Amino acid sequence: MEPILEDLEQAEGLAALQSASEEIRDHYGVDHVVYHWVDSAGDQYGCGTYSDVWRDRYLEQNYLRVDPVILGCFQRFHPVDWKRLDWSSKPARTFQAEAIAHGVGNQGFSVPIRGPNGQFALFTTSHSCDDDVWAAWTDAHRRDLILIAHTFNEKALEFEPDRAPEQSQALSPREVDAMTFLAMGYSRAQVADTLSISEHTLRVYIESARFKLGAMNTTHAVARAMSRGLIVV
Amino acid sequence: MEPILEDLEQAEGLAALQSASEEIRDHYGVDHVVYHWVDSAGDQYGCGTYSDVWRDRYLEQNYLRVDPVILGCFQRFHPVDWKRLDWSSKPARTFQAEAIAHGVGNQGFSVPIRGPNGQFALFTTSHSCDDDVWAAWTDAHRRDLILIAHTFNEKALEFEPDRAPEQSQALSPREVDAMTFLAMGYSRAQVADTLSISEHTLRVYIESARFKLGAMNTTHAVARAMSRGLIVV
DNA sequence: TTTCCACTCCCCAGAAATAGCGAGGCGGCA
DNA sequence: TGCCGCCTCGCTATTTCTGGGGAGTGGAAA
Repeated sequence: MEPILEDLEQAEGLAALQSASEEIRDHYGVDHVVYHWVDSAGDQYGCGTYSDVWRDRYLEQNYLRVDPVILGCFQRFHPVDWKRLDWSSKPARTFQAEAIAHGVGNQGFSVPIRGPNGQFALFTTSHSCDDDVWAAWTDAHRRDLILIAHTFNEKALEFEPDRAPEQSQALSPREVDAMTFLAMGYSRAQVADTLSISEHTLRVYIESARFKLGAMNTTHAVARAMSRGLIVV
Repeated sequence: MEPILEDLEQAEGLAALQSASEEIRDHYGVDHVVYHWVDSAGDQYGCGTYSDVWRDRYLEQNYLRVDPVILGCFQRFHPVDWKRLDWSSKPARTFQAEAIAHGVGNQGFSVPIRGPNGQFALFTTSHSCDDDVWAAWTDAHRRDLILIAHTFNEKALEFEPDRAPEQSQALSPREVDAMTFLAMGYSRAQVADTLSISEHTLRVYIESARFKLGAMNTTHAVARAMSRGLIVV
């Protein structure tokens, strides 16, 4: 796997990542290799070997909110085999049927990746084969896939500087306190009481946090603070 | 490195992680190997080969908020050499001097790791040597260190069940819609408009989502929906 | 030294969210 | 068939949040 990873590490530009994903697919002999980025705005960047038809369909139908791979990986740290996800809901099953019809493959293995400011991405390989073959393949290449996922994300962050670091202003300690207690369900009065400050003062923090986070209201500010990893609840 | 990683993968219990860190230190011939977990509430868990004196000092002084390794890695995705961090501030330099006095070593390499719900951890190796030797060493073992960091965190999450995703009642599709748009900063009127329903109806969804999530208000409900991965924002 | 930022406190009016009550139709499941 | 969950709509009153103003401290950086 060495030369494959070297190629990826030396990729320059988004087009190079696209061709790297194709190289990886061919190298490992799987049907598909996909890296994609899930953003707080629902914006997405991705590259990989899925057909254009399927990718457009996915975006158009907003499958982001249905896809068990996304929903499942979002709650995990471990790389996960698609078999271990929850495909039981009805929308999930129709999604699955459609995905397979579009040649995605019946097997899959996804590595969740998280960066600063709540960045979340997925590196996925998928294939059509039976369970034993797939289990053997994932077992053999699990470590490679983690490293490739890591490198993909490194590259994606490198080429998309506006999205990644430093872009979001840090919150002051008091603002973090305020956001944290609000996320825990406290009312403004309760938060002010907990922090032993006046409610007026608290409001200044909330306003300034809202401003820094570019949020339209308190709920929005808390959501952004969470998704950017600025507060932990 | 294979057997080292195998050992780590098969570690059972926190004590095993501790001895794994010592094995890794000896295997790579560095001064220290440390994995630790950083939480908004403070250090929750850590293991490694730093002296007890230094560890206690670190906690007691709350160096978490000073340590350039923590502060720098929190903004990054890439593994980072300590030389590339910002040691310029006065508190950082006194911290550095003290760390070296405690045998931490003048060189270091840290891998940031992120899990679900804003979990953040660091895997660090440190050593005493000159720049060239250290650069050669990190170059040679960078990939190993990423995999070890990954495995350490996997294990730590495994042994900390309170951090594991709790089972929660699913939201209905309309409730998910409502929570999602609220998390995006829409007001109730805007959400109702977007979903083409009356604001009264929307309110019913919000209330029922609040009830299902055991939340005290809308902000709380959105925060819980996010941290449980019920909505993707 | 000045300038900046974080932190603290205050008032007011209008907008928004919440709490409580109610109603009916549709579809799945036992 | 009856129950249950989901979706849809209505009312009133109260509480809470938001958006404008304003002022003063202290510490850290330039």
